[in-house]
Amino acid sequence: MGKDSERSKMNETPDGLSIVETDEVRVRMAPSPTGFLHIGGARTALFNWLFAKHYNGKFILRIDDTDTARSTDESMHEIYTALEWLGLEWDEGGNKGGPYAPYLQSERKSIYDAHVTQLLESGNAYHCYCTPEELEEIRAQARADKLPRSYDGRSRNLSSEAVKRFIAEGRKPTVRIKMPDTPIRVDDLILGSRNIDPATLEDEVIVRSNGMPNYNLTSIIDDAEMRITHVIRGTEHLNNTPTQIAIANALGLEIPKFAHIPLVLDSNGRKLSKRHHGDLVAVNRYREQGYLREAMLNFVARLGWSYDDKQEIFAVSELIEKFDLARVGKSGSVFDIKKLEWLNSHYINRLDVSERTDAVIPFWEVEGLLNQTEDRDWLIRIVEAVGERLTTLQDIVPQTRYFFTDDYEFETKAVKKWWGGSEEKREKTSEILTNLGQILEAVPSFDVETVETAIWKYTDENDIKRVAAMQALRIALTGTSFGPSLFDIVTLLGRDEVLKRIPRAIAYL
RNA sequence: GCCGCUAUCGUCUAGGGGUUAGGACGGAUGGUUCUCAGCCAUCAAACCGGGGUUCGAAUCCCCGUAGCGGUACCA
Repeated sequence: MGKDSERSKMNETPDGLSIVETDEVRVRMAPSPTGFLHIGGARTALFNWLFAKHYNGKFILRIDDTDTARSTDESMHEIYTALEWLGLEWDEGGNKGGPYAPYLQSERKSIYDAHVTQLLESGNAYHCYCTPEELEEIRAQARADKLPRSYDGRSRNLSSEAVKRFIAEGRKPTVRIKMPDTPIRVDDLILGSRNIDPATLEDEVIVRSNGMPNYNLTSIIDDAEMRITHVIRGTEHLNNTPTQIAIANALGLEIPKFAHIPLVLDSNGRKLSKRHHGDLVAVNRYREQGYLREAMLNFVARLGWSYDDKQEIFAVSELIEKFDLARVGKSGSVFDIKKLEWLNSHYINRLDVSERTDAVIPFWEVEGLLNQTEDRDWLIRIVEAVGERLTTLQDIVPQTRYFFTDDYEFETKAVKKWWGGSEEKREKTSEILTNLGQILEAVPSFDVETVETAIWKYTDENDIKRVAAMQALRIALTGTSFGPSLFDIVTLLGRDEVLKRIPRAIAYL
């Protein structure tokens, strides 16, 4: 602990790299709008946001939509709403604008074009007329020869005749970056430093044949143009880093500090992705299911980051205060829904009944259970009766449906266990229900204490097991064998409703 | 194939040469109770393997192995 606090005061990673060397920290989240925001993306956003907040810096939302074929406005808005729900508000970019606008890469093409011209003119990039088929062949050959890279840079020195011929054939060139033949040093705030062997570096395409620039080019240019000081992103980008550094060097651009955070994995240890996991991992889906923002943030923060060996629950303000890149681990973390559920129920239970009622009302509404005649106090009493039984807000629906409607089924399992599979048992249950009906009809007032006293008096005097009577009545009134205190249910339902439901249950028997 | 990254209970993790390897989720058992949930108590559960370095290694080094990521005119 002493060492840790020393370390963060010293502003260093375990490897001795200094984390912040600037007055104004500027970080960015740069999603490509090709789908919804998933858990992994949310974590990248959170880490960036926490880092910015911790250092009083700026969090920028840049939209990396250079893949025009896959980018859609719809997913861009999905991303906005997910980030907004999480409360990860951005200072610049997205739909907000800012001093370095535009923040949509598709609107920055002229900037990239200028840089490409510069690269071409300085001899750091070149046109490549290889066709996809040729490239495929080169790749296959390289693989067969066990070469460390799949493109050999053969277009670096094309003769002007060859170029003329290709143009005459109608070929549209791509632009490739000419990678240096000296090692590239990559300093990573999480992974440490290393030198990359130039033999493994490949002249990647930085502009497509349709003229649209690629990620490695646009990303590093924009990071420089937008004065990004730290690039915090998933380790899937680790192999892009040398290319981006090479481009920045060739262009004389400022290079940000890099921090590659480990991947979020599924239970099989594979990277979480839209493609393989569908919207099971979509942030918006969790909102719809009744997860709380606080739970989500707390959960996601602990995926790869830890504070000490004691604390699991972190308020957002505490995350901001305590978040430290030096305490982000190097290995991937499995997304464990059970832990999210635990945190979610924790945060739900921490709300007072009134807040919890407000939180839950929309979930009743979508199910059409509310019809404006309910008074709020009654709803609050229901939520109070439900107590700490909610894992998600949506759980309120199955757990309280019977308060709003008598259109419920008697669960087979419950019926079998508590109402009886035999004729004899059914008769007994029917008798108990009849008696309870009479008692509840006669009871002087319909409050918990009176009802409880009356029912206990009945069971004890007639030598009936309390459980048996209670469960018989519970199933009659709710259709299920579990739920809140039965006395709460009875009084919440009210005498009329209870006396209506009992005969119905007896008839069913 | 090639390049890279990683490696502590099932999961998230603490750990910085000497600890009965700690906590949390999940699991199991018991208690409380009208059921369920909760709560309380208890339990099971881990240092990938092999070599070094050292009096002493989960911790430092090397070699394996395994897993993952990348290997696109995606990001």
